[in-house]
Amino acid sequence: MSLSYALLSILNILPMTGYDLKHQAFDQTVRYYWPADQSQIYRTLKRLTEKGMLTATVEDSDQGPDRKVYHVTEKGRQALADWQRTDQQPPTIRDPFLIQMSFGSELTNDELHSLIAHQLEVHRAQLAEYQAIPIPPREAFPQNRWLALQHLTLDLGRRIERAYVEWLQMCLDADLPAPEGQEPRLLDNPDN
Amino acid sequence: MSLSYALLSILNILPMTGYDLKHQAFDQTVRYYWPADQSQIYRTLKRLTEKGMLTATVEDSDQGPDRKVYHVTEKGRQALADWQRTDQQPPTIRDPFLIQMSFGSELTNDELHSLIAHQLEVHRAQLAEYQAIPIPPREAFPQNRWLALQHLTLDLGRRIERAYVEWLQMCLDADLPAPEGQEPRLLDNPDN
DNA sequence: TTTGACTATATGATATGTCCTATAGGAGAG
DNA sequence: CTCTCCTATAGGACATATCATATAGTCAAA
Repeated sequence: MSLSYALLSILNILPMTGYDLKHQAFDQTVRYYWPADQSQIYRTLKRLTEKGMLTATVEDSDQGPDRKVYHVTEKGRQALADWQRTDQQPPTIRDPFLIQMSFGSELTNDELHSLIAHQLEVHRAQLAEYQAIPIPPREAFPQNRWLALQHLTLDLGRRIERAYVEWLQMCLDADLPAPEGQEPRLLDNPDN
Repeated sequence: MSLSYALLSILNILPMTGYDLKHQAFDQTVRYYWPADQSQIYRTLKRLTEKGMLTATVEDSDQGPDRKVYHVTEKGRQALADWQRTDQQPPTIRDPFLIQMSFGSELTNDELHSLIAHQLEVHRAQLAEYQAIPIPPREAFPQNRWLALQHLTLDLGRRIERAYVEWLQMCLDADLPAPEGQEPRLLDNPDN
């Protein structure tokens, strides 16, 4: 669902090919909030075309194979406009590291430490990546609504990653009871 | 993958049925970092049994139908132990609201405001839910390693939701340039 | 001139996740 | 005695996402 509207959103600004969508849009910015595989993009474009949301025009390129440029139809524009005004569900969180943390009481402190340190590295790198995204400062184009929204969107990414980094640092510093403590119990085990 | 190890992790602490896994473990706590559907749990239990990671013992219940209790085998325990020590990828973020924000420059301020207000409501509710999870205070069992890890895990959830709430509040207050500003452009459009 | 890199589209296979429905025992309400 | 709720397991259908591979044109380097 959402991938379709991400594609419609981009193509509504600028008609382009599946290849461009992948390399210019998704790989550069969109992946931070909605990653998508090449094959998934092509298949979704096909489906949206069949549904009458998009039309494709084949243009021959001076360098490389023909380019199939997708344009949003009036029907697609209407469907997009409706979706853009519809409240969305919050994101589903699926973090395998939290399974490890939550059930990691049998690991040694060193083992836990190592897992946490790795996550810290990864999330620091992610934060650094967000900081490095080459987006013009708002002051450069103070009247650009689109740019303002890009900055806001990017700022959430940074806040989330900062939250991870701060939490992971706290976890590293936390001194846990020794592994040979009490028997682990499920939070909701009636015996608890 | 991760769902399998979540199941093994839980069953390694306490053997139980698919029903219990769903209602006692996933619905209560695990869903915050790895939600799972009932049918997915049952199918994964079946697959893990076929792989020799689990064994099932059917016990007749005094009230209700028979209970199929799953136990982790030695092979399963070993596979779990390996996974528990393996570094994990950071979570994939897929937030449809950020598609709306990122490409929402054609919406009116009122329309954007309404979308943001809804997200704020939802994330505030989520934060409140985290605050309300009935987990005994660490001080009550200061030697319980498992409990300490539960608190750490829960704390990340709270931090993330707080980051969302603070960001959304900032978005509400942000004064954006009017919709009739400059033409929207893709960040990585060469013409930019 | 072959090889590799980049542009460009497409499909098969598989994994994962969601929604819905079927089946069935036991308990309590009406 | 039927209806509903809770416990309990299971599978069909579908949607979504990932991984791998095939095809093909253009260009530059070896």
